[in-house]
Amino acid sequence: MLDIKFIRENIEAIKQVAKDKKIDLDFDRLLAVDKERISLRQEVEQLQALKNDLNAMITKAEGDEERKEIIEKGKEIKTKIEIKEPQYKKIKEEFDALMVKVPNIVSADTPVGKSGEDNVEVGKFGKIPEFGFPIKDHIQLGKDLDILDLEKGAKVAGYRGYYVKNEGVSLMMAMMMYALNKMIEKGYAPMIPPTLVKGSALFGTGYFKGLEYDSEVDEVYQVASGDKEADGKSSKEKKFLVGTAEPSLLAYYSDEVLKEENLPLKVCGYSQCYRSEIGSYGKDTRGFYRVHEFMKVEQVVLMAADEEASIKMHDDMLAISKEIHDELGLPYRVLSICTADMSAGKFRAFDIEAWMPGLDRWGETGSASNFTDWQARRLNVKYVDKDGEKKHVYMLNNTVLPSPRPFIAILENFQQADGSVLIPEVLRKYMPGNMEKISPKK
RNA sequence: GGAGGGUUGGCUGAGUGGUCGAAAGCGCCGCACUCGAAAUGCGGUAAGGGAGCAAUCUCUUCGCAGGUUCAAAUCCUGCACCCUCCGCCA
Repeated sequence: MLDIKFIRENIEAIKQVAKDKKIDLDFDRLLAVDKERISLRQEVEQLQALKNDLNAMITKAEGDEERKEIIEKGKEIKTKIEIKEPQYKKIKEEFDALMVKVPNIVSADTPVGKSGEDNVEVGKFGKIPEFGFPIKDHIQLGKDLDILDLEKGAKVAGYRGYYVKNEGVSLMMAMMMYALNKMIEKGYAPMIPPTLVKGSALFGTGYFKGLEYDSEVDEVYQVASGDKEADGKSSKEKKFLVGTAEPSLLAYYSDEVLKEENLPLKVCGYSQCYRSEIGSYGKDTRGFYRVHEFMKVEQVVLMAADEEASIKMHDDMLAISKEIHDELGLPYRVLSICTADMSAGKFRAFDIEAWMPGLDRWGETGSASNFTDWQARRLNVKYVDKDGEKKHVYMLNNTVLPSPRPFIAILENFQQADGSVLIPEVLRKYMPGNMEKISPKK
């Protein structure tokens, strides 16, 4: 969400951003509704002021006659308010619904593009391995090593379900522990956040495109039945499964006013993530690449409202992802995300993609985003600056390490001629017996 | 599954229909006293929105949403959340 004043003053620029982000929004209607909203509110407030005056007069009224007269007058005004107020509320609702769809502006270095094809590669790192033997993809490796069972996953969990087994479990948990410790060493406070949350956390971070959950467009699972509350009755409030720790970590601070000297706040979260993949029918239907649930370590930062500093912070966060890919020994590239591939709230975004030899392509293993104050307005998170002024914080987030895709990259990049897979050195200390490789079962 | 208590300003907490945006204390800010500080004394101090250069004026808000009433922190209904006890369970 943006400030309405900012929208009024920069309407042409915002119209252009919306076009670039492929967001269809009637800005002329928004401005018209804004005007009407203001005039109706003023009318209502004037009537309320009048009513308040009369109420105060009643207590001082002398005699029943005077009282009666004032009460009559008050009723008259109340009737007027009862006509105007619903008009105001209706226009306010329309205003709010339009406001939440207004996209954030983008950074000067964000490429303008028509689709994901126009994302710009800004760096390529590591060496794509050359194999002197016929290679397998992660599906085959998972089977041969007996560490990944997609058939049983589909049997029990349905489409995109999976079981990780045996050394695969150790490897995956080692990845998570490595990522978590890395972040703690970098000064991020670790959290295990809730993954079953109220709608407000998802609205506030922009995972609902409108004011309410819309199962047609929002890639989020809603839990069908309410849970039992302390009084034994079923909760009527809807609950959702988060697709990343980001909403839970950021909503932790919702409705709070932070102190500037405590900023930036750096937090990382380990959580299970659930994605309905509603917009990706038929995409990546095979394998472990696109699944409905996985584990992930995520990082978020809340900082003072300073665009330049936020760009630097964003780069620093991305640098952590690069360091992790370097340390894992995965070849990767970094993409600057173009407008068309960017969600409404983002100011600047990068994806990191690891090379996956078995799939013979790059695969997204992380995404770093700077939302400036777009999320903070929705979540109502502010801070008091040095001059005592309240401002919305800037919020940034970045993938530290998700469980499935780097797992694929590790299997496919580090497979050996004998069918085994070498464990990246940095992970070995988290493996049972400091295991160095996973060997085929037969 | 059962029984009860609660949600008020930065915090503690009083307030059961108008004099309440709200006592008192703590905290914080200013001033006095002091060489300085502590202690003490005096004064100020909720948030959000709107109009105005400003002084200031004004609207909304006592968990949230409705309702009753000329008038609601206070009465009624629904919802959310927190807590205590018993039972069951990981």
